[in-house]
Amino acid sequence: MRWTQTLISTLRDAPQDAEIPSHKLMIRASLIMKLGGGLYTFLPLGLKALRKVERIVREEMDRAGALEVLMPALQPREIWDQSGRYEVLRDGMFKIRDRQDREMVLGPTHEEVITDLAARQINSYRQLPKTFYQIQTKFRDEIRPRFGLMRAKEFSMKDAYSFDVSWEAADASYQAMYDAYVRIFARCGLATKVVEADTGAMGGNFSHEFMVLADAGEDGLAECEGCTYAANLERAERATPARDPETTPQHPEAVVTPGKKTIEEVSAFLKLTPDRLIKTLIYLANGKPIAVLVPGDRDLNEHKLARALGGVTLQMADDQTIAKVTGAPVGFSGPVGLKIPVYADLDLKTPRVAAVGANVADTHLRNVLLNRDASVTEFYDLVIVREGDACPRCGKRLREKRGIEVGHVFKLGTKYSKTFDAGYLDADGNRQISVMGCYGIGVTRTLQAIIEQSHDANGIIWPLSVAPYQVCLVVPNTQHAESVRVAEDFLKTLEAQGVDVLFDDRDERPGVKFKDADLLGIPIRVVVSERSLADGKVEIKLRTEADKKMIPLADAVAFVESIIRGEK
RNA sequence: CGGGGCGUAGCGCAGUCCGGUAGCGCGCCAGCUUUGGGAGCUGAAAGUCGUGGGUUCAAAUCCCACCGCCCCGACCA
Repeated sequence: MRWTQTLISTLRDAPQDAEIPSHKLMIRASLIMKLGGGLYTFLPLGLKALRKVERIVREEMDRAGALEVLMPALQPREIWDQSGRYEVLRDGMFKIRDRQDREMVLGPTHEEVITDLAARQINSYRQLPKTFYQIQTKFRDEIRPRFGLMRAKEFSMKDAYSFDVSWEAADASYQAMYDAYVRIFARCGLATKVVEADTGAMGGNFSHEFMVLADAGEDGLAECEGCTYAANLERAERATPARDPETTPQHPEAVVTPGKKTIEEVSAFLKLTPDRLIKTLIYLANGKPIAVLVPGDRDLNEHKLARALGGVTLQMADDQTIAKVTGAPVGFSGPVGLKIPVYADLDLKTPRVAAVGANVADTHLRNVLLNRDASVTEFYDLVIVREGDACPRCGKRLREKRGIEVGHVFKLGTKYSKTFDAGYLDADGNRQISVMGCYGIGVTRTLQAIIEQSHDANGIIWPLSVAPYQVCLVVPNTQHAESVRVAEDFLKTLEAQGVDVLFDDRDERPGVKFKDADLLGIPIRVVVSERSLADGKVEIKLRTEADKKMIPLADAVAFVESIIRGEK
């Protein structure tokens, strides 16, 4: 391809609305263009790279035995009512009506549709196991789209769904997808970290996320310095901290703390460090008030709380509810004398002298011992894990990192197969329910994650496998006819070999061309110039390396091909 | 939805406080020179100053409302 025939308009400056490196580079390198918040057009260069990621995904899905299908993005509301997720996802979905006033949604995911497919198409255990996948545009009404393709309203996703005769069999399907994911991301040149994850609104009981470690990542994760434990912060657990039990002969003493509501305010006022306070939060669990206690210097992890209480729906209590159950305004809640269930973090199980809200306006209690002065319904690990906490597996230190979630594999179980009656007849003629798994890869997000993980001050550094072009052919001076002639020859030969070549045939100064080549990040740069031709050579430079090699004209094509085959 | 910021030519920005002929750099177009790391000169094109209303002799600038975009938070598969 000739530069002058395709459409590549590079930008010297990044638009003001791009924040992170990958986003800026995608715009500057002319890969994508914004239409509106969370909506992007793929320009020719960006689309070429996207197609390469898709091809890798397809090849590995096919290799893993998954079957490609294509389901409608436009779906009737009814199947979402049937699964009950119309209510669960609600505002997260784009909803539209057709001219008959029938309600439709633009699919944010396809569990409902695929399970309906399986229910109709699969009748016998002989047809199982089956894994289906598709690469398709998803729509989600994101509260806050951001960072270009990282969180968009419309994006490309590879979703796969497995159906098995049993839980044991489902494990094998899960593992096959897990292994395929490892290969896919490796082939994309991505270093990923697999973490245990929360299943959220998807349901199911077990899942792993594939994370690309990056400061710009939206997810926090914890990894152990000593063992392989790693988990999304939404799920990460910690070993109960060891500490000596405390006691005091003193009894709870009311202290007037006018207007001191937050931990910081109370801590400063009482001259106690935050860990000497106990934070009392009032929640509604499935609509019923409960109190949750965590050390004053820690934050509650709502996901863990919801799971500990058997998957309840949590909601922070409103001011009226708090006043009703504690007898005091917000900011002065405490566990002493509460008549509602009280759940406390494990760290609080070991008695310690602390200050708490008094359930009286402008008043706190100090010298409180939880085990003596209050009653706790149950202790669980409830706080958000942070750097330095102890690993739940081996007790060593946990480290905090940030990551971009590019893939997620779930063991779903029978949640959807039950509601859609996706089952089969077993060998004995008995009706059984299929066990499902579901597996997603954010394809457009993966593309951007590659750039986020592989760039430098000059631009993108594409891995060969996903680079829009493998070779960038540069003629520094297009006035030099011989250079152009040799380059044209080169272009023809390489393209005939199936190599993706971008020939920079613009009448630009050399500096412009080199800067652009670096910005675009094409892995192999071949320069044909009057200078190199004088020695009968061309110059070959890899984007990943600083040095260039001078290769005799006659060997150049073979040299490039050997690089592409991974031999150089 | 809460907090903050921004909206002026394709991109980056100045001008807004203090009302008075809409500017700069890059890019784009034409010509000449130049040709190994974002060239020089000359000339040209390009702007409903986010939208609507108001105040005023006069509004990019002051007032009101709305829209869009970005960041933080809440939320999230």
